[in-house]
Amino acid sequence: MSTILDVCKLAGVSKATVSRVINGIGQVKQSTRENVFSAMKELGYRPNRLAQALATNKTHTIGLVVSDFDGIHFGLLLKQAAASAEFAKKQLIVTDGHNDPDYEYEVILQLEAQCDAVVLYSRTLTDEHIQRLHEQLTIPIVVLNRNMPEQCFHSVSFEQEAAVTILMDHLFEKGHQEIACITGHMDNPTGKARLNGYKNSLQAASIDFKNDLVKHGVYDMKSGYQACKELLNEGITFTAIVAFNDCMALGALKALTETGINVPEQVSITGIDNDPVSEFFTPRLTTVGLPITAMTKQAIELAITLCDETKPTHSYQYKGQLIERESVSSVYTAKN
Amino acid sequence: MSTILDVCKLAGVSKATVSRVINGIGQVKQSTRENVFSAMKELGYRPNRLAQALATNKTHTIGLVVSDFDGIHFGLLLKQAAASAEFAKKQLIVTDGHNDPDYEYEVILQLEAQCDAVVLYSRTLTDEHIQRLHEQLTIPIVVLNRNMPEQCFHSVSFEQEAAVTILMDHLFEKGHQEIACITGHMDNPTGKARLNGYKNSLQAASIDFKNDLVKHGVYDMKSGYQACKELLNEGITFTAIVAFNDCMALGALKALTETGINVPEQVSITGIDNDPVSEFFTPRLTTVGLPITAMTKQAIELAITLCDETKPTHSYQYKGQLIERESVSSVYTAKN
DNA sequence: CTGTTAGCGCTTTCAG
DNA sequence: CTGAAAGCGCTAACAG
Repeated sequence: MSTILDVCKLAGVSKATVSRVINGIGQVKQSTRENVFSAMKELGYRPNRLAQALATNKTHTIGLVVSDFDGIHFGLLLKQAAASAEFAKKQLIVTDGHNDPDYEYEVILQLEAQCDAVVLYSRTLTDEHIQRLHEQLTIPIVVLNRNMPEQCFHSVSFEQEAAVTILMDHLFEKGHQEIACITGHMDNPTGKARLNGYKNSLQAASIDFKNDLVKHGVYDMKSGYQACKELLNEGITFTAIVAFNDCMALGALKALTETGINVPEQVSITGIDNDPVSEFFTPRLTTVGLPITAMTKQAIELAITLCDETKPTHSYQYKGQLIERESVSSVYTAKN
Repeated sequence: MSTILDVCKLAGVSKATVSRVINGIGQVKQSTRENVFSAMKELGYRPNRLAQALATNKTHTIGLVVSDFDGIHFGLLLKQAAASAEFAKKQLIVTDGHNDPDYEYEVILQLEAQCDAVVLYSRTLTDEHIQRLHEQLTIPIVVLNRNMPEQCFHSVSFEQEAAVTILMDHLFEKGHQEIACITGHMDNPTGKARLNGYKNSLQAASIDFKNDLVKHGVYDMKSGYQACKELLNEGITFTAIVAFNDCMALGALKALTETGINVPEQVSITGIDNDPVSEFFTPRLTTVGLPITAMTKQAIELAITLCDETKPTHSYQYKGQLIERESVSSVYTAKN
């Protein structure tokens, strides 16, 4: 790899001049500019970005930190993040926190010299962690999918509780009263918020909460399948299932179908996410769309903006939309 | 952000000494080491990785370049790449080539100073491109999912043609003769190799190739659905469908089911990939597993090894395995 | 319009 | 065991 000095020698000019033509700034005589260009070309010269970054304190890189690479939305998130970054000609450095808050905290601090901004999709860091990071870091940070209590961060989040409420209201409208619930992990704000949505909806409808009706899954099809099997085996009656994501809803669908129970005639099912595959199952799944792609785009673009200018902190809130398909029917028509 | 100089002042030592304790090399008196440590801690000092990289010419990062972020395997690939890199305490820089060979070529060259090795998952670069890169680059490169003609590169690939052959043989065994084919993109080696698999299998079985039986999809469910619709609308007879991936097979399944055609009683369907969802459709899809995760792991680990030592080039070849489920039945039992 | 001179933050001989 | 000094490749005043 040739360096700027090689170009200097070949073109017979100083480093400053070469630097000027590389960056297209300052005044350079047309003829010498051409000289330099042809020298660069002849050598296959390419400026060393590391050196540029060190000298300018600008890396043109965005850091993306997630708690864990197994997260359910990781694929789409990463895809959109990579696309948005690329579009703005920024590089992307991707890191995970091994699901360990302390490790994750360290990782973020490490990123400081290597990025112009960080997007954080964390499910292990506490609010205080994030607060401390915010104070300690000299680069801006955007928190994705997390409702921060105080609006002192840039954040992009989803109304988790409302997503379930939308589903419950839809089910109530169709006359359902006995609604089973398949949750996701309960050790993080998302799971808790969604369960609150379930409980509060029941309360608002004056229906008693029954512990037997709620089973815990881990957001994959298998756990949805198993949760539903349990429900069935325990002989609990229910006319509908609210699953905390599409995968588990689809797993439950499989369990029901296997058992000879018709969906939606005998049991209605709903999910959350609007996973692309949900449309291809039979019956097509009714769900609440979670715009993870749009949210990620927003977060990365915000981070990119913050690289160059400071903006007052703002919290972008996304709300889910009901996508009605064929996995829910009215209890009244279903009864017979 | 404090620098090494701040630590020097606070601890009352020179840069060299601080550097020694940072890296744990050379001889440092226990007491001064402790001094330095506490100074670092007090300042919240963290070495600047960029500066370290510039000074040592070691970046501890792996570059991953894909042609396009929309690739069908991109999600899993990225996930595994990120995980493997993280495991080895390497950073990952992810970039795409906008599906443009020239751009992609440039991007890879840019990465040279920022990475210790590059993994390339390209569908636009020609073999000569890769050859030129290989000569031009001072860092090692691992080519993923690409059979290179000469074994002069490190590569990890999948036997594309064999995957289809396995499926065809399975179908022949079950008595199928009229086998429709839903391909993927035909502008790259993968699509071409798979189609060759289809054609060669037919030839080996002395069955004429009929152009009407092959429809082109783009690897997503929708295109599989449409391709199957076309087949149906054109009134072509077939007893089985070989789709070039699971998504399209599942789309075709949907089209068939909608039309009131039973799978596998009337038509058998097979895919490629062993997508996790394939198991949750009814009937569960028979497919050939494509170990993209294992392949990615292999590629990244190889790249990481190459950061520190040179190895003779080797080509790792992965072969698909038939995963028999319920979407294929024998024509003989199906006839009635 | 161009060159000189300091750095950016860290590593690494080489003396002592 | 420790420090001085040179250097990684590039940028950025400041002179001229």
